[in-house]
This record gives sequence, C-alpha cells and structure tokens, in this order.
Amino acid sequence: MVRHRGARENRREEILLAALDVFAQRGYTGASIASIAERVGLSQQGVLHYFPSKDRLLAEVLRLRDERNLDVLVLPGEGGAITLETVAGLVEYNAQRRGIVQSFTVLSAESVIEDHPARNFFKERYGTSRAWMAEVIRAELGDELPAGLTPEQAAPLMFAVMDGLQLQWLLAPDEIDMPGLFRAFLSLLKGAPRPS
Amino acid sequence: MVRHRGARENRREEILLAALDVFAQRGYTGASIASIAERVGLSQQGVLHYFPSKDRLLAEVLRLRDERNLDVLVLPGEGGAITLETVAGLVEYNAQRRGIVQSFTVLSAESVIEDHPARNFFKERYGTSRAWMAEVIRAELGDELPAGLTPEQAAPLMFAVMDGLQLQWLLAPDEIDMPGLFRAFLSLLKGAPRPS
DNA sequence: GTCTATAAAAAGATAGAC
DNA sequence: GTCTATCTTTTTATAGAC
Repeated sequence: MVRHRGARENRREEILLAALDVFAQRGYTGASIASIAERVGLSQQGVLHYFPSKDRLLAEVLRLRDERNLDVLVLPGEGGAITLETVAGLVEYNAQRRGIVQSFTVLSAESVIEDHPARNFFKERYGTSRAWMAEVIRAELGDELPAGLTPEQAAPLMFAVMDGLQLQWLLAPDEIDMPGLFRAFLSLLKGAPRPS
Repeated sequence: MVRHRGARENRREEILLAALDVFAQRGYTGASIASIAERVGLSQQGVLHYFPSKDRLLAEVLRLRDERNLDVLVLPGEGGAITLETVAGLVEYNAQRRGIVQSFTVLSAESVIEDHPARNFFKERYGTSRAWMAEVIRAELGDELPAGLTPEQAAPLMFAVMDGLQLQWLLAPDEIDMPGLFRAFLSLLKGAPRPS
C-alpha cells in the first residue's frame, strides 16, 4: 500500500463515491467520465489513471455499494443474524439515502439491457439474495406462510416490493411512505390478525 | 389525414414501434435516432422529419405503449370492468412480451433521473394508476384486507410487485415464474385460507 | 500521479436539394 | 417525404510530457 502525503490518501475511493453519485443522477450510459472527474477536481484522464475504463469503474462502484449495504444489514443484527426487522431497517435507512437508492434503481434496470456491463452482477446478486432471504423467512416464519406461500415464493416477492416501492418513492416521495408500505407487506407475510 | 400509396400508409407508427424496440434494447439515453431509422429503412433525418426531436419521439412512444396496455386491460373485462383477474391476465400477457416489458422497465427507471423527459409521464401514470387500482381492490375485496391493510396501501404494493418481478424476471426468466408469483401475492391480499 | 494533446467515433439537430 | 451535407458537441480512450 503506497502512502501519499496531504489530504488525498485515497483518491480511488473518492472517485468511486463521485461515480456512484453521477451514475445516480444520469445513469451509467448517460454519465461521462469527465463529469465524475470534475467532482473530485481531476481531469478525465486523471480518473482513467485509476480505472482503465468506464466499465471497470462501474464494476468497482457496484462492489462498493454492496459492501455498504451489507454493513447496514449485518451490523444491527445480533450476532450477525439477519432478521425481517433488520430488512425493514434497511428500507428505513434507504428512505434517507435518496442518491444511493436512485443509483441502484437506475443501474439495476439499465442492466437488463443485453451486453450491459452490470448485467451479470445484478443477475447473480438477485440469485444469491433470494436464496438467503428465503432462509431468513423460513427461520422466522417457518415453512408455511399465509395463503400457502413458501419462503421460496416470498423471497422474490420481498425484493420485488423493495425495488418497486423504491421506483414509486423516487418519483413521488411525498405520496409514498416506503418504509410503512414495506412493513405493511411484511405484516401480510406474517399473517398478523386484523386489529378488529 | 393524408393518404400515401404503397405499403407505407403509416410511417409514423412504424417508427414508433421501432423506437419502442430500440429503447428496450438500449434505454433512452443509449439509443440513437440513427439506429431507430435503420430499422425502418430511413436515414436519421428521415425520422426527424416525423418527430422534431428525440424527446418528442419518446413522448409519443410512451403514449402508444399506454394505449396498448389499456387494450389488454380493458378488452377482456366484462362490460369494461377491470378486476384482479384482469390484472393477473395482464401479467401473463407481459410474460410473453419480453421486449415491451424491458422497454417499460428501463424507461421507467431511467425516468427518475432529474430532468428526464419521461419523468412527468411516469409520475402521473403511477399516481392515477394507484388511484384506480385502489378502487379495483376495494370493489373486489372490500375495505378491510388481511393484516389490516387498506386498499390505498395495497395499490402501490401491487404495482411494486409487478415492477419488481419484471426486473428479476428479465434478468433470470428461467428462475422467476412471474405470473405465478404475482398470483401468489394476490392470494396473500385475498387472505385465502391455506389448503391444508 | 496528473496533466495536455490528440485521436477517432458518434451524437442531435439544422439547412436545403430533389 | 426523404435525402446529402454539415455544424457543433460530446464521448471514450491513447500517447506522452512533466
């Protein structure tokens, strides 16, 4: 690890954060390396010194964002165990990080395009996420959910609700109570009795 | 209405369909007018003759796609009434129109970007959609849903599930049974008893 | 490590010929 | 109605100076 003098100990991370921001505001296709460079006071070529291409920059941005989310997901859990409450907490956290949510929403949807550099990342990410979410659900609610659902069915629905709510919330933050609606969905899964 | 001779009675619609296709494959930002033009055997300027700008082209594409969906939604309903079964039918229909779904997924997510030309379209679209969906739910399931949910809460969840499942399905069609999972969510809403 | 210079391609849009 | 020509801007990326 090479050390540099001055305030700029880690330009790389600085660039990654700026890139996440710009991708959020313009999407991957719409973002230019130059605009990212501007944020950190570099020239376009200065950025390309750290990341050989735009594709690679995106790849590393996604890895960073995943690490951060993992932090939020795992840290509050007791003993590292993820619960449905932890997940609800993540949604609450997201409701206060519009930029992060927006970057994720735009990039994941963009990734369905053929040959998109992030396509594989998101495909695998959803695959593994569904797997551990099914286990979280099973551990907490058992094998039999309301209406005969299985944890394996509930898991993709969970992420669908999260993603879909994010989209509506980004478009109309005042109309959509994202955490509240997510918790409403959770209570549907838990089969809680009506308060009547 | 001017009439032209030959097979090309309506170039405009031809272009709109091609544009929908290209937007699906590359997103709005990533799509070029030239690539759309190529599909219909025109030059870039040939397309610009019918639509003054890329923004306007997008606007008309979205209007077209909405009309089509409305067809699917309303036609099968008896007497024009939309039911939850009609909505499930729409999801089934979508599962066989990957291109359409992809264009919607990419464009709607892109639209959350500031100053995106489709932003207002989607914001209003979701707003009105949630309103009529809440009424559809109320008409069919009444005012009290499982776990104390209201139709006004269920409506955004419904669209969230639809959109979120589309994303996962586009990335992994073999892993995600989109219509089946949507029906599973519906049964959750209906509070159907477990088949045990 | 960061810059200037530069290449090479592609984009949206306008003007005007036919 | 469709084209060629052209303008202007922007893009990613390379080469090489300091």
